[in-house]
Amino acid sequence: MNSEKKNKILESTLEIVREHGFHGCPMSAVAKKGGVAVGTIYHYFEGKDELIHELYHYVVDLIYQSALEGDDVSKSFKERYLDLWKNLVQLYCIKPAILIFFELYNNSSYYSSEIYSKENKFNRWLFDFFGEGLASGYLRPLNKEVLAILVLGNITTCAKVNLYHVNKFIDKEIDPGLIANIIWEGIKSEAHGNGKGSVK
Amino acid sequence: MNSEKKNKILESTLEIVREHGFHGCPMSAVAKKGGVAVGTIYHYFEGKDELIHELYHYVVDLIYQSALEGDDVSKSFKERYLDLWKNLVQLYCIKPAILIFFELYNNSSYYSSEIYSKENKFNRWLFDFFGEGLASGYLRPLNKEVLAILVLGNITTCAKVNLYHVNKFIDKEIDPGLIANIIWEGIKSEAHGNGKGSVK
Amino acid sequence: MNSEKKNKILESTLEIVREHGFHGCPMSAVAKKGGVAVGTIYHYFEGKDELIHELYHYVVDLIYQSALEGDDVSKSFKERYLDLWKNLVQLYCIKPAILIFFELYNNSSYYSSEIYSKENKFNRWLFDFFGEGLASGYLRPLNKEVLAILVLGNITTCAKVNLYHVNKFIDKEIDPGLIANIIWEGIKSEAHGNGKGSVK
Amino acid sequence: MNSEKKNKILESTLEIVREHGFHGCPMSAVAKKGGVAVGTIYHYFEGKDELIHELYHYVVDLIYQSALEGDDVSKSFKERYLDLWKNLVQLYCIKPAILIFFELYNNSSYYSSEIYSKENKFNRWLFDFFGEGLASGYLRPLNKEVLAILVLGNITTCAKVNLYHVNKFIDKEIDPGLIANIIWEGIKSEAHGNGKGSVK
DNA sequence: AATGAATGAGTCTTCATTCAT
DNA sequence: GATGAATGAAGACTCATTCAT
Repeated sequence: MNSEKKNKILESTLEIVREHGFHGCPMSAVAKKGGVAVGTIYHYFEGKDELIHELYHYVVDLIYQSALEGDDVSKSFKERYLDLWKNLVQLYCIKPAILIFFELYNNSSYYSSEIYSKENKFNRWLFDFFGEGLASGYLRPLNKEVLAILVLGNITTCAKVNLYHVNKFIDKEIDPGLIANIIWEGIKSEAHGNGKGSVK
Repeated sequence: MNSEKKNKILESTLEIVREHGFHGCPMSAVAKKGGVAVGTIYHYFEGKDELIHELYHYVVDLIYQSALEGDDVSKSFKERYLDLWKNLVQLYCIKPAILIFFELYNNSSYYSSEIYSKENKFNRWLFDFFGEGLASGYLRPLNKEVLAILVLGNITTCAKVNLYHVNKFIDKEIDPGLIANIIWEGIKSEAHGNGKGSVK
Repeated sequence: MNSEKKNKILESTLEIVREHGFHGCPMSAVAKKGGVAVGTIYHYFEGKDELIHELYHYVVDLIYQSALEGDDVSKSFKERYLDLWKNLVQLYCIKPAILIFFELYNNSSYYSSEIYSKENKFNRWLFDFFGEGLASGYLRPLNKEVLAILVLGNITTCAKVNLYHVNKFIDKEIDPGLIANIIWEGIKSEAHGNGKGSVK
Repeated sequence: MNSEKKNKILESTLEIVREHGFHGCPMSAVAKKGGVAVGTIYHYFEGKDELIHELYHYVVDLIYQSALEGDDVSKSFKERYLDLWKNLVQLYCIKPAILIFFELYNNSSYYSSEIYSKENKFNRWLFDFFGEGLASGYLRPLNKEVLAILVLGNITTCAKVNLYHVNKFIDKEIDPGLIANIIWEGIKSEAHGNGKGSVK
């Protein structure tokens, strides 16, 4: 169903958008990079709008897979939280196109009536994850959306600095683990004390 | 120097970019909204690239002014921090075009070899502000860039959620002050803390 | 020889041309409406040009059949003339695509060096018909082409008005029989006339 | 208001449509023939649709002017009628593009909600002209629309034959005056007898 | 015979930029 | 300084045609 060519088109678009933004991403360039003819794109997508829109869901899936696969439910909640943090920062750093695409998409006219927080797989998963943390008392009784803002916002920002100041994290001047921990301290429940959360 | 017309052109551009992104911001539209002729824009700016570039510094200035004017050096550092937080979130919410412009600019081909963190007035001011906090012991001994990531990243994210979920903050479901405080707890020095929420 | 599919292709083309003109009649649409694959069309026709060209002769045949079947040689010449008039106007009204196709075809680049008046079955038949009328003295000694101009031109125009002003003929405000008769008065020989409306 | 360039664009379009139909009339060709840049067309017309639509009214005006200028109200009605006939056939023969454009326009999707008979200057004038003929008793009491069908239909057809069989009228094999007269005999009132209408 | 994915030349349209007034 | 008509390169999209299956 998702043919070889369709995926190549999506990946090409993602890469070009990352390099040049939506303006600077002509269909001709997508075709060239994807190794297909321009007309072929129109077999798989109704037009540029649909292409971008499908790319959004394609990218959400990548994030979802990354979060899901890196999650070990046998670990403590804090460990799971730090794994999530690590996985996403890593994903964003390996494939910065994802990060950039999201920002552009959200601020573009492509993003319109789409429901932001609930309408995608990853957000659903993330809310469930927070739900568990809240239910089991590992997290402060904060609104899930607040939690999402704090965590995702910081993951995003962290990855961005890493991208713009390429060597900083590698030089260990800035420790991403530190930042993750700071947020953890802010959102963890005091009830569980020192944060070395007992294994669930 | 900054004539009436030049400002109108900049404001028009900002507004159109906010509504339609860089694609969707033709010079003709800028001219129309600004009440000038297309040719006039080329009297004030060499071309679209320069217009966008000058707009960047114009917007940075707005943020700088907002931070400077809202800052009362006679207050405690925590209060100055919370004021900064409040002022910027407020500015972003009143003039969301600023927020959107930055994200688009950073990910576009307009932003290229520009030096990100040091090259603008506001960043210089912010680093000085953090410098004071560090020197006086109100802040943990963190890298200034880490502090900037934490604070600006959260301010940005907080404002964005406010924009996309218009009524949430109004409903007080999500309290921006709460978020600001969490970050404060993370970055404040324990020496001045009240003991609650100590960071491990 | 004229397979089921070939006919479906021709009829689909006719209908689409009628609705959208030659531009607006892509092979893909023909295929879809005809319930065949695009490639199939190229089994029956060398290309679009040939398809259109064959459609022309297909349509001429429809007119020819209509004229032939409605003709009763035992009737008087005037009656045969009025039957022809009635049959063609009726055909054009039932299947307006024929009328539209002809006009578009004649003015398009598809119609080029094709010989207009002699090169099709119907014209041959019509000239024979006029020949009889002339030989038997029922018609004025006019050039057959002049006769064709008068008769076909009026039939066409009459049908068109009927199509564009849908309810007029139904309301009997405009009587097609009246128009046919006027032309008849103009072309009939006085020798057979009843005296009324004699031509000077 | 109707700039030099706008007229050149309209004339170029008319000529190309005549030669190749609506398909086969790309904007690039219009620009080339008109001696303007493609973009210039879009200064004067919103798009191809508007260009074609304005061309329709441009052409109607040509016909209207021709009819109006050739009309001498001091002549007898029959003479005025024959003048109209002559003028229009002549116009169509000198500028066949007009004739072809109308047929294509009426059968195209460009012609849509436009009201056919009443909505243009020429038709209004023609109805007034017939109105005079009816009021003064020179014409049979026929519906004005019927009169228009007869007269315009025959003028059109007559001009078309002349175009497709270029040398016929010149050779006088077919006499356009003859055809005009035949229609006149059909529509004139018998009350005025021999048709040598008394001078008004 | 029949299919429909793939192609790419050709269309319409936009828009940054220029320049005569 | 200011204007906006004019330009034409570049972009989105269409569609006749081919060809492997």
